[in-house]
Amino acid sequence: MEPNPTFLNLPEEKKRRIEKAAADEFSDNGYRSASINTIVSKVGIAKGSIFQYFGDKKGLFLFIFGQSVDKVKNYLKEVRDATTEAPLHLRLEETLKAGVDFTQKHPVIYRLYVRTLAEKEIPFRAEILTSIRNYSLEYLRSLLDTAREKGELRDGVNIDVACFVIDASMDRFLQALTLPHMDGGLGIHNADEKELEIKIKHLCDSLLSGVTP
Amino acid sequence: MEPNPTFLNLPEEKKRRIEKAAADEFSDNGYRSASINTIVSKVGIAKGSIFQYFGDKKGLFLFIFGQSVDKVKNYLKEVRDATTEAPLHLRLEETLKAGVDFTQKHPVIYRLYVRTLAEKEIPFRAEILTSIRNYSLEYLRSLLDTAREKGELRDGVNIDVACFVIDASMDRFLQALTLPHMDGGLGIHNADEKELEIKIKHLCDSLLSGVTP
Amino acid sequence: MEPNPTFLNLPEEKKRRIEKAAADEFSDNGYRSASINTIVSKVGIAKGSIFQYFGDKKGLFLFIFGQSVDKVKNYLKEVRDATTEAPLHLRLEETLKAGVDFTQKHPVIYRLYVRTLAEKEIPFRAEILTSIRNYSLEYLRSLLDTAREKGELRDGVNIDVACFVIDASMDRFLQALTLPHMDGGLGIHNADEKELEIKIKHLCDSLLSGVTP
Amino acid sequence: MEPNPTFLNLPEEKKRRIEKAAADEFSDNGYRSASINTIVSKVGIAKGSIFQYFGDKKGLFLFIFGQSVDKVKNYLKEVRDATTEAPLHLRLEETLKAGVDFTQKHPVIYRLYVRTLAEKEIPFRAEILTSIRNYSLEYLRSLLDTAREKGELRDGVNIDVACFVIDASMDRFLQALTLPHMDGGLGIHNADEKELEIKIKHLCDSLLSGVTP
DNA sequence: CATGAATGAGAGTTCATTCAT
DNA sequence: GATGAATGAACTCTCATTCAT
Repeated sequence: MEPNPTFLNLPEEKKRRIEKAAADEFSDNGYRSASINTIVSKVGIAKGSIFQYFGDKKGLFLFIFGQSVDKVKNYLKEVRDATTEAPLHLRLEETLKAGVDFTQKHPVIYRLYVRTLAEKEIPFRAEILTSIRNYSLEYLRSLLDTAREKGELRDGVNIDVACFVIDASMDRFLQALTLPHMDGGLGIHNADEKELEIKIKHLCDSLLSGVTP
Repeated sequence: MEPNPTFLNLPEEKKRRIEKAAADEFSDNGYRSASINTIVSKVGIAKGSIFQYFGDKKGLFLFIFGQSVDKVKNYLKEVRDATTEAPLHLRLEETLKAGVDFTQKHPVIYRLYVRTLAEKEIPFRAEILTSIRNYSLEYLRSLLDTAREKGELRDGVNIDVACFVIDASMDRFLQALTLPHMDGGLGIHNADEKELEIKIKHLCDSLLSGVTP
Repeated sequence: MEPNPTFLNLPEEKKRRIEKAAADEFSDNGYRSASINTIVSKVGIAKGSIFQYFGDKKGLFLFIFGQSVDKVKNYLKEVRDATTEAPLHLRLEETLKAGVDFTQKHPVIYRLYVRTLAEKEIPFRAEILTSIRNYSLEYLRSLLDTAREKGELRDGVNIDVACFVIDASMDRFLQALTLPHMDGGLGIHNADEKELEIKIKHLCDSLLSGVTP
Repeated sequence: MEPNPTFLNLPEEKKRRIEKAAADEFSDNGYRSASINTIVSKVGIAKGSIFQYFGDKKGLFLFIFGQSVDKVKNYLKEVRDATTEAPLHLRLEETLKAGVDFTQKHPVIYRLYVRTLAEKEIPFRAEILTSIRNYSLEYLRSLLDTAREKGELRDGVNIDVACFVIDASMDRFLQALTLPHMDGGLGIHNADEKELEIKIKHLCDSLLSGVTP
């Protein structure tokens, strides 16, 4: 997971160029089809350097992926801590807004995650994904638990299932930002900021209220 | 999209062996990493034959994928037509049951779909996925439209958003069947038939009723 | 050990060119340092073909080496069968002459053997070498056993040790033919046929009579 | 052949660690396959230092090999000088014992020698090996010449040939110590000290007496 | 003087595709 | 129509060597 100190001591700008090129390549092509040739020629360094920094392709991938996960976690943590007093409705909205914000700032990271979902022979794939999903669910569960304590939930709500639904819907919402074909008629892809805010509100409404009388 | 007539005139049994081997390979390895070598050696035919039948790797993939999509569509159509009179709650349950049933009978097809979600250089990937998602949403929308006409929906429900939530949740539910790390605490993966039925009911409850009072 | 039938069905001339180039390369450079690039560019075939024929570098080496061993064994067998009635002295001479003959006709094979002696990571190296040495010793032992039965040996001779000495000396004699620095003052390297015959006679004399009165 | 003075001025302990690591690597892998990376990381010095000390890989090898040859020569010289008065039989035994002793104390050096025998592109390989063999033969020749003067030899003995046989047999005996497959039924490999002493005696008996009446 | 980052040629191997039989 | 041998580009990874610090 940790690159060679050589890499860490590189000038910030060079490090970022390498990280960006690698993240781009992996998120565009998945693990196995990603080409180190492409990465190095984009960055303009020698092929050998990548292997000096990260040992092998697997090491490079784990580093890039780990970095991305850390970025997401920090982002979510900030949101949770900034909204502890707010009602559930608002907290969900803020969470999703933060997700949108993050996905727009780092579209590559989201694609990288989606890629990893779907590829079989990725190193430590199972462990990686389990940890991500668990993190996401625990985050939502802490929101719902707080809401229940505050009496914001209807009696008889199954919190596990509710988390599942919210997680899936938010995940898909974010996918739609990056992948046009996941948009599903909502017009999420290519919506401007104002429109997105409205769509987020609608989604959270629907998640909280359901569809039946 | 259409294979060479030579292929279509092959004995049924041989055709099926080729289709199965190809679907297995693509769903295990994605598009680019799938190996035609592996396919032909599994089937026991000459490598050149594949190229005679399908032109190139892309042609083979499109044929296999198209076949799978057709199977799904037929399955869903049957469910819709068999439950037109039932209440929304039941129709959703039956739809999800049918999805589970299909995924269990044809696990390869589901993996093939998930793979395609995530790979960039798949031929006509965008078109393929858009058509699938649209089909799925239209299917759900026809269910909800009928429900609204029957007065089963709460006033002010945004049907587009509701479809989006239901589609995302059902999709994730089916993913959890095949990929353990998408299970998310619900215990879907490895559940027996009876347990699955209960989970399906809970999910549909949650989707219809929301979480707030 | 067995190459792909594809290789076996090649025109004799092409097969021989491949075998020769590979044997040359291995005997010049050992296993690990031998370059498949060099082999294919010498033969003028595509790199992929070698891997089609032999699977991998290891497979190529085992085939080439096995072929060489077979050639040696056949040669020795002929000599033994052609001299069963002759006295020990003559049989040793004929054996060595045959060895010289073989080494001159196939200098590459001898170098290949010497190479294998000295390299560590050769596939199945231990098994290969044990089998060769055992074959050689058994051959000599059968000669000495026959001689003992015929009363040609001095009482109290330790046959194991005698075989060891003869084997080592003959081995070195043959090495000297190919490697000038093993010549050791005898002038074996670059000797003409007539001179070699005399040297062979001297060596066998010495082996049979020792040096003390 | 001579390293940079910088190396010679290094602390003894560091010098020895470098020499040991290099000798290990060359004797394990031969010349071309030996990795300077491995050497420096074992010793814990910078890669550049090796090139500062020895110029290039070739310089390092020549230095290490030369050192080893010197060690062997010193060893043999001691034996010769310590046994000038003894009969030939004893002197040969002592020589072989010394060889065994040396091989057991410095197994790396012997492997290094065997490696060099077999590799083509070693720098100055021919010159190196010729000098070694010549030294060995001259050593034996001085023993046999002394013996002849003392009347220990049978009339008509060809001293060149005798040296050749003795040299080859002793060489093989020592090889058998390190390489199990050269053992040839004598059980040299893994023999304890006492057994070895007996085997040495038998070998020298055989060398001196031959096999015929 | 020591360092170790950078280099790029070359290693073995895989693979979709072509085409003569 | 079926075959499978041949191809060569692309892959990951290793390595001796250089040189700025």
